[in-house]
Amino acid sequence: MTNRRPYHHGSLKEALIAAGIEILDARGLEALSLRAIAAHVGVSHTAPKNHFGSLKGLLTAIAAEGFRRHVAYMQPSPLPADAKTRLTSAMQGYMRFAADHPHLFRLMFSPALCSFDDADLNTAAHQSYSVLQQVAQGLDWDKAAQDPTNLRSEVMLWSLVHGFATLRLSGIMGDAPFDITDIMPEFAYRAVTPADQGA
Amino acid sequence: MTNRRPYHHGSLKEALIAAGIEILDARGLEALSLRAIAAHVGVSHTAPKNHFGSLKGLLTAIAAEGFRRHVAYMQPSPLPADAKTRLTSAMQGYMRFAADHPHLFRLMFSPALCSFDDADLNTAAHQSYSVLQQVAQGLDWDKAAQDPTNLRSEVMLWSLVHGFATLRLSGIMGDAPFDITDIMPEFAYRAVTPADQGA
DNA sequence: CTTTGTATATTTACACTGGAAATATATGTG
DNA sequence: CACATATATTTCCAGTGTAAATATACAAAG
Repeated sequence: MTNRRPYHHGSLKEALIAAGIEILDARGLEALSLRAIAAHVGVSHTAPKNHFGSLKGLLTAIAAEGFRRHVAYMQPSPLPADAKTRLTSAMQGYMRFAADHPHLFRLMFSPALCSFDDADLNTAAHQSYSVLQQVAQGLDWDKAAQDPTNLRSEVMLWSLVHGFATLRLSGIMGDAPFDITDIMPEFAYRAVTPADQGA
Repeated sequence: MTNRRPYHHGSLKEALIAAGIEILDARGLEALSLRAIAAHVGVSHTAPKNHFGSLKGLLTAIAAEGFRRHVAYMQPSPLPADAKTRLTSAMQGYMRFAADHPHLFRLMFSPALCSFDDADLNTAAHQSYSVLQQVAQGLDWDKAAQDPTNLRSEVMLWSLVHGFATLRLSGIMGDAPFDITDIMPEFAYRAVTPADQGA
């Protein structure tokens, strides 16, 4: 029937990751225990060890999958033509992911729960980073113009949107209906090259 | 001898908070267990319940003390005269606190560990917020000029510096020697009123 | 000084967590 | 079938936070 079910359970690895994300979205980060994930799949709580080594390994794999979905949020399927729309789309997608999957988002940036030394997580996180990097290349504001690598621009955008998302999720800012574009000053768009603005 | 030692231990409340911060700075957030804090003071692990109700209550009190120290980092004792220096001092102080007390900083913004419903924590966090609010009043960039409350400016500055600090601590950005001023564009200073620039 | 009330701290027990080790089971290969 | 290996379970352990009952020390009143 199924194309491949290599061993006892079948594909426990993917099932555990999916179960982890389901628990995160349904019951939050506090409910995400090794035993809860295993029980959700229907295996013993020591079964994940064969595939992930430890709880941290499993959480790292879940975070990596989170970053892959995060990229999809930032890059709409029909990629906007002009640089300005690509920028706002990426930033708003960043916020929308955090709003839709707050606990997964928190896990993805919790070094105590998942290790960024892992190659899979590292590349997945870097792909999310590179989206902002590409978006930043359409910009050219003050100091960044002096930096050929344009590194400060992407770090600035990343810090701005990540800080905003984190503060919003922490509850420290209340629940005012702010939009990320409200704190994106005009300079962010000002120097978009004319070639990218048209189409 | 001592001016007041009301009961058995003396001032267990303050001692527990101090012990928590010491453990955070010395052994990290993972080592900050209720039993570890109590053992550090020399009491049983159920003693804190009388003063804080639960572990979350104790962590909330520790976070509140963290915010009070955070404010001190952002406001140098001789307050700079000009608005530009006040801005850079506050932002750099924000980063310096995060670098000096990374685990305490993480605790302060972890809604899973401490509750912002607590009045003490809420006021302490708000004081940290109001420092940026006061600093932002010296600025007047593009969109903010249209908003009399000047709310977007402070949220923007807060998001920028908090995102930068959080990403740096998460390890996802590596350990490049970036300074917060590297991602603070000229616009942040540009519209400082001439009256504040002099002295 | 004694009695009483109350705030503080300890003891004990419990449900839960992640991990280690030994065992059992199923798959793949000869 | 026999054998090796990957997978999963069972069992046990140290550790966690919390609740309830108990013990202790302080404060105030007689």
